[in-house]
Amino acid sequence: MRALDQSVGLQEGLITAMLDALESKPSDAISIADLARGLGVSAGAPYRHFAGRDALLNDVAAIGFDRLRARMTQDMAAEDQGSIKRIVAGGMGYINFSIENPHLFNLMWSMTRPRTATDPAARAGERAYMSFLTNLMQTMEAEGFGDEDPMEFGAPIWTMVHGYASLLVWQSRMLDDRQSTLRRQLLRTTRAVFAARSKKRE
Amino acid sequence: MRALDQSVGLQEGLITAMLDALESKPSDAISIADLARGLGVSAGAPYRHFAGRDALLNDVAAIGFDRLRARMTQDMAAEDQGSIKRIVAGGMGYINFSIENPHLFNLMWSMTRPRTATDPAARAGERAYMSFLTNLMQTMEAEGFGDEDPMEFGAPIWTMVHGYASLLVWQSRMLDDRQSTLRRQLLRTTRAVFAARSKKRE
DNA sequence: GCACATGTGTAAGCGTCGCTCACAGTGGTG
DNA sequence: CACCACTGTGAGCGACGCTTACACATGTGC
Repeated sequence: MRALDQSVGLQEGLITAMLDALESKPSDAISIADLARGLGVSAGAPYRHFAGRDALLNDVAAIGFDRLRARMTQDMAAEDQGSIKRIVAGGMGYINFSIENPHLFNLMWSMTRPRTATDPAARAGERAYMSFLTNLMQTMEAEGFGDEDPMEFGAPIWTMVHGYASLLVWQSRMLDDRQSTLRRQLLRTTRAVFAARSKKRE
Repeated sequence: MRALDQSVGLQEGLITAMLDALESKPSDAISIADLARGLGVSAGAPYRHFAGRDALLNDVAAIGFDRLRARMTQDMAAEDQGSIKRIVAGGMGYINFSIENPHLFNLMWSMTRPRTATDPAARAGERAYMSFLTNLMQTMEAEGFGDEDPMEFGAPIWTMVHGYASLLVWQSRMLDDRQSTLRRQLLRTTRAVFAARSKKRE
């Protein structure tokens, strides 16, 4: 917890301090007062830059969604476009992001409830994620789901990946968390879903 | 918020008061002091029955897992044993439970992290859920997965169902939340997973 | 050069919360 | 009847989220 870099604003400082703290503890265990102290600033100062605690958490969650998107994009780039492997790589990126950033991941899904959040600015994170997923679904469409609503087959895969991520963060002992196992199960199921589509088409 | 029924202990009263409150607001928005006031008791009284706030939440989460189990068992009973429909019915029960009890559902997954919870008594909820899932997987085994680790195909289905539940509670607009759509997608994917197994066997 | 507005920090304080502790009443057991 | 475990009280502690009155620094229009 280094002191506030003079050249950077307190707003940015608070966000990065929160991201730092999230690497070792859940968001509930991080107080604004603590962050302010760490930055060598009074407890009231943060409220010059954020409407309240939730506003800061919301901005941080938005960054989380952005990082998740970047991680998936990066992992997918390694595989051939139009391949099932590419989709599975995206899923593995999603899952590994959650394992590597459990507290941030939890924050992302505890903040920004789309329909309950009234403040439109508070929904930046959600929108970033959504637009990415829309893109992903369109990619899947281009990769073989063209004749049907991409969500019809995209939704089961997306929810499965999200379920793996959530339950692995939760640390359920029932799931085998080895990369090889996860990859195999993801690949099998994705293939099966694709096969079901082909079958129906023929 | 009725006052404490004299014939019932404060311990039980606090648990049901918490369950009541969870029907209208998330657990973070419920204070022990508030519950105590509602039961006409001083703010310190609850601590005669619970080691702390988390202990109460943990007990409530355990009840949540129990209710989830009951809900799935009930919904599955309507379908023929050994059928894919039965598995899908269980999944729909899981999903509908989350939609109907969003705050309780969120609490269940924010408490009781298996590997971080050290207090063995604090893990009652997790154990109830786990033993139920184990049972479910064994059922699936009896229903056609006999020749392989039931988790190999059970995990993708379980995580998919959990993903649907989580994302629907989160209220993502990307998911079509109509019962018919959910059922169809669940059924399709479960069938596809089963088909992949048969294929491999032949 | 000066009045002024704007932005950002401080200090003090409010209400609430989780939790503790000394104390008191109550009911059952030897 | 003496004792004791149990359960509730009331006061209080420290922390937190947040607000408000105030100070100061900076840049702008006159």
